[in-house]
Amino acid sequence: MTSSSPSAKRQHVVDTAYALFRRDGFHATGIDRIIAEADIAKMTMYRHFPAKDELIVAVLEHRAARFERQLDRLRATADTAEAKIATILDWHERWFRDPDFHGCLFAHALAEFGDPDHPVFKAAVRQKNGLRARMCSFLEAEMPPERAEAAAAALLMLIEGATLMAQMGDVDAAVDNARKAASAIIAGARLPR
Amino acid sequence: MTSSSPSAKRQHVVDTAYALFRRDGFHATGIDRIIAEADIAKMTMYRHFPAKDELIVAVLEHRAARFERQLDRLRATADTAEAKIATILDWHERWFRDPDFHGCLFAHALAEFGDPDHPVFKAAVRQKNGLRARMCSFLEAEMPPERAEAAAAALLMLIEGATLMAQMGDVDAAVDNARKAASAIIAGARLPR
DNA sequence: TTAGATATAGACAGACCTGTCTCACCACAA
DNA sequence: TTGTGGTGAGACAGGTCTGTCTATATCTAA
Repeated sequence: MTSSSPSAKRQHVVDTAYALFRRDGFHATGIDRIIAEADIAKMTMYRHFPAKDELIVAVLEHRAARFERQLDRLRATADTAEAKIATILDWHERWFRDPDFHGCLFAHALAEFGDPDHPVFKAAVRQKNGLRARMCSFLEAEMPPERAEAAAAALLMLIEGATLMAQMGDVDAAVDNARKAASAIIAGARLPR
Repeated sequence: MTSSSPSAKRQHVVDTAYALFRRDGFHATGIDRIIAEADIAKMTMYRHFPAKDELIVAVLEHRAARFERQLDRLRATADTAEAKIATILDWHERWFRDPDFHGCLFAHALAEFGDPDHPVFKAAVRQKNGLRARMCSFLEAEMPPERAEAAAAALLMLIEGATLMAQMGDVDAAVDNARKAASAIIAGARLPR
């Protein structure tokens, strides 16, 4: 409990590690590289994060929290469910068009840590379920819960697929067709069965 | 040019590497592990694949060819576009339910090799575009090319997202909602604008 | 000023990584 | 018997990996 903030260094490590993980992946980024880039001592890093896995989880949780904050702020700017979903897609389009876009870090984490019991895997799943739950809550205001859940799952899949397609280089097709398909999914969910 | 077949050993290496890559990832699987599991000499491996990257590309291409063969066989068993898409979704459901399912190796390759110029990245993109092109050709029989392309892109995104969701453990939701959303997408593509 | 926490540099261990190289082996031909 | 050419086993080089440890330096608060 000294110093300016309780964990300024810690946050600096998280930010640096995030930039490297995003660019090069988790396994391909060594601890030595992180401490060199962050310009800290190795022991400082190991005091805050006793193992690399814990650093990875911390990075993912920090990014997930940030994402959810942005999402909740966007939600307030639109009123209908369709408009809220549209703002989420707009957000994704801006992300895809960022010159530093490298795909979804959480999806990459799932790819590199395939064991469902691994803390990194679980952290990535938590983020995806957070997004799904948020979309579901939008939709529940305008349709029965069962329909809302199904539509939210479909929209989540669509967004994940669009992120992959954007990473493959086809941003325009990903965005345009994701928007069209999202409309079709929401329209389909409203239809009487 | 001795021995029985021109590349029995080579194929054995590819098969062994595939099993390991699938389970543990590309970077996390070492050459030593592959040659131990395949029970071959290191030089045999390096004669066929001068570098690890080339082995990875060979594995991806072998699996892509196999996938496309299965897809083309399935295509013959259905007549309408919607039925053909349905058989593709059925194929994916069987895949998801395989106890050895670990997600899409091509998506994992994109995650681990983020450089668009990297041969591994390109090999993964080729597979995705192959699937998209096949679905597009089904749809073109029943709608204008522009609509078919958009619908194929949306279906590809949906399938990729469903694969991710299945990897996260939610196979039932992934399959059910992907089928519903696929119907909505195809129906939407048929609608007059 | 002094105590205590926090950060520093960097050596070190032990394992693993990719990729190269040597040498023994073995089948077969002359 | 001797030669030849493909294959095997595995030592080796040089680098990187994670994680530990020591000894020194800096900063804050009492």
